[in-house]
This record gives sequence, structure tokens and C-alpha cells, in this order.
Amino acid sequence: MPELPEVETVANGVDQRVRGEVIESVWLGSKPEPFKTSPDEMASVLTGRRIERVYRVGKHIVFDLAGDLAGDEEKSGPQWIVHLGMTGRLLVSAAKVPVPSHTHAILRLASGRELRFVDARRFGRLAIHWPEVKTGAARGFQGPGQEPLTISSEDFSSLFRHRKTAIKAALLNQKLLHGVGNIYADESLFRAGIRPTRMAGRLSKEQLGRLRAALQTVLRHAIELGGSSVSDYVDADGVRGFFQLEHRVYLRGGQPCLVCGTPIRKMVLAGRGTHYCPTCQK
DNA sequence: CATGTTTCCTGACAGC
DNA sequence: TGCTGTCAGGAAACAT
Repeated sequence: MPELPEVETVANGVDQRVRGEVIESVWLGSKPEPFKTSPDEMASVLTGRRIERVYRVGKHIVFDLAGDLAGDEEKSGPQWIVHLGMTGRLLVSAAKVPVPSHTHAILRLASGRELRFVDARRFGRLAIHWPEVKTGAARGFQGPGQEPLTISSEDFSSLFRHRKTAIKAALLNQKLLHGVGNIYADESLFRAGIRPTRMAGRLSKEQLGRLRAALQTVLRHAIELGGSSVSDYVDADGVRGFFQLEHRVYLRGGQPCLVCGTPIRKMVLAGRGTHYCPTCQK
């Protein structure tokens, strides 16, 4: 399941491959489920645009598109927003490469290659975002929450203050921090020594400080290793990441804790498989 | 508003 | 071998 490090890896890979490319034509699958914007509108907005830059915001991949169809104006253009959901992939392929099953969108590029959105489980979403022009500068897609990698200690702590839900559920809430999913929630809570079930609003300042540091360390390390390849995640080249080798609790239920040897416990919390060490996490 | 529950979807896997 | 049943999980919709 792509989370922040996997989405960052994909966005960077796609950026390297398609930055500066012009979208010549667009095909969108007949089923409308994956689209927040109607297929007709999406196709008409994308067609003829130049891709200026591709990057990550939360778990979303953002394509900055040229503001006018000639692409030589400074006014800011629309953005194409891609959310990979559980099984979504963005592939850059030569046109002659067979189109995989479950392909929902194909952007044909001026170079002759194609950018393809493939998603077996259809949890992914595509949308057009128009930067809102308020006082002067246009404001691009911001995502639902705050960035885990750059948030200050003060802002991080205030996110959880007075919150009565479990800290793990709060970490998964994209309106607070965006980009954190099941793997990195479990891994950062283990490294911070905090039980996933602890009420968010009852954590001490020290615990919240440890949690922020652990989360940022884990996310940065995972980005360096190309993300975690569990189930079928691969990057834009079909290459697997390696952070799954660094997992200390995720999917390790019943196996000994790498620190103290106690069997890792597995439970369901916030509807998700949740893994923790009952000795190391208080 | 805050929090909990249900739903979507299909590949993978267990069990027969 | 091949069928059936169960599970996983991000986020929106719905319920409390």
C-alpha cells in the first residue's frame, strides 16, 4: 500500500521521465469510478498541456500543467492529482508495450511514450485541481493535512491535544498529518515506544517529541530505500523498494521483538491490522 | 464537530 | 485442479 515514501518514490520517478513532455491525447477508461472529475472534463483539460513538474503532497501525486496550451506563459495552470489508493500504479511505457489489465487512464505523450494509470482494486482516484487565485499568488493543491516531514514540534503536538481517539487512529487521520498509513504508523509508534492504543490527547510532551522524531526518521529512511514493497508495490520502473527489510513490527505478529524478544502482538485498531511489542511500547 | 462503522474492489491465499 | 470463502486496506459516506 503506497504511503508517503512510496508515493514520493513514484512521483520522483515519474518527474524524471515526463517533465517537459506535452500530452497529445488522452484515453480514460469507460468506468467512471476512479475519477473525481468527469472523464470528459479531465480529458479536455489534460489534452495539449505541457507537464511542468511532478511531485508529492501527502499521498497525492501532483502534476503541474502549463497555464495555457502553448505553455509559455507564467500564469499558473491546472493540476492533475493522482491518488494511488491501495494498488494504483503510474507506468511510463513505450506505446508498443502491451497495456496491462485494469488500466484506467492513458496519457499519450509527444515523445511517443505513454503515461498509464493502472489500478486493479480501484481505490485510486484521479482529479483536476484548479489553483484558487486569491490575493495575488495562486495556491496549488495543498492536501488534506500537514506534511509529516516538515511540521514543527509545536504544530505536531497541537494536532493531538485534547483528542480522545487512539494515537494510531490519529496518525492515520489524513486531515491531521497526511501521508502516514498503516506501515509507518506502526513502525514509528514502535520506535517511539508508544502503544498504538494510547489516547492521543494523553501523551506527554516528551512522548510526542519522540513520536515526531521517530516518524520523520522512519519516513526519511524509507524514502532512501525506495519505499516498502509489500503486496505488489513497485515504482515507476517496476522496481521494488527495500524498506520492508527494516520493518520491526509491521506484519511480524507472533515473531520475537528485535529489541526484547517478546512476541509481537497483532490486533485490529481503527479497522487496521496493528502490530506492537507489549514490552517495549507503553 | 468528533468518532466509529460500513462500503467499495479484486488478488492472494487457505481449505476442501 | 478448481472451487468457495475470507482477508487486506485508504478514504468517502453514513451513523451515532
